[in-house]
Amino acid sequence: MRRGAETLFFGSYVNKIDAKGRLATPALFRRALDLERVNAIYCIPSTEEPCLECGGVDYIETLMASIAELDPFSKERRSLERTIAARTSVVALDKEGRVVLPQPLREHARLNGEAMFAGLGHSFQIWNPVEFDKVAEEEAQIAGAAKLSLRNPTPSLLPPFPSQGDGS
Amino acid sequence: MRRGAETLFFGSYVNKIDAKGRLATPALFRRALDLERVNAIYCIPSTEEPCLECGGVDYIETLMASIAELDPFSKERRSLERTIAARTSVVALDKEGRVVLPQPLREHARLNGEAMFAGLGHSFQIWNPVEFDKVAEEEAQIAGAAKLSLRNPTPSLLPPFPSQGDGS
DNA sequence: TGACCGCCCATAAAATACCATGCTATCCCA
DNA sequence: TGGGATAGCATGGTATTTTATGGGCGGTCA
Repeated sequence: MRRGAETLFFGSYVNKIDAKGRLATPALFRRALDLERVNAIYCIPSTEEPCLECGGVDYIETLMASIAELDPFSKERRSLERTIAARTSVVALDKEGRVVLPQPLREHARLNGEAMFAGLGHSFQIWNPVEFDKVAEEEAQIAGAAKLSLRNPTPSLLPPFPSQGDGS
Repeated sequence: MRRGAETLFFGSYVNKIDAKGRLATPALFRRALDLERVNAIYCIPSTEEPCLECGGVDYIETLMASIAELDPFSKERRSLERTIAARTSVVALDKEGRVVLPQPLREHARLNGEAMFAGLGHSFQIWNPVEFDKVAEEEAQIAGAAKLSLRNPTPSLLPPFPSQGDGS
């Protein structure tokens, strides 16, 4: 079931985490999720950064399908199954589209007062905005170099990196 | 009967084993199990690790079906039947969703005060949390390397993209 | 008789559903 | 064009349910 770009995750948004740990999913992301099928997002703590790799049900299915293609008895496959499936949290949305992230996930992403959703196309990440800004600078440099290798470079691609959309 | 990610086992949970040896199955796992059909989980002691390979009725059915595809008179089939079928325990759930693991299984997984359920997608494992932590570290390293061979690499390997189109 | 098993019920905490509010951006019609 | 109505969204609080965990009691089998 391939889907078009209208269902991808774009943009970045900063929302508050209330006293009960609830966090509103950005409205545009909710539309990109297939909530009819599964009213939840799937979160995996990143192995490399203090953030959460997230997506809808087709994101996790694609991931599991990739693993399923590996040799069923290989060490690699078993390790991937455990580090992906066992570390994945299925987080349900309430009627208002909010999630409550489990404690271990909040710790991994070092979340306190607010959280940032960063769109990645077919998936998205959740960051502590402060941590995100720390890596944003070097990221911009990498991206600046990468754009030279694009097939159709756009004129003023990649402005310096203010995290925006937070509507504060 | 192929089913989607909504019926898979994700995440890991640590629950206590009470004085009577009872152990609560995580609620999310109970939903993934087809308990209407068979009110039990099927447990096989792992041949490689101190843990139990577990799943619902369709897990064991899939396993037996793949054995049945082998040559009925081959040595492989007979030994598989013996090592799988004979070693499998069918453990019923009580009204609150708890199981009482037979003594040999508890010994194999070295369980005492508490047990950890680790989701593996179509099945799950039961570990002593301490033992699991021992293997988790090297596990993550193997998985980190194996990730590179996936058809769709996880997004953390790709740089986050600048925020745009957020309607500002 | 005593260990064990299947059943019942109790409870505290945590997760979830339900309802309410204020703000912003959008639309519509004069 | 401007201003009032409107709809969507982030956010806050309260009520209800679920869940993990504890214990009791009668039957069964060695």
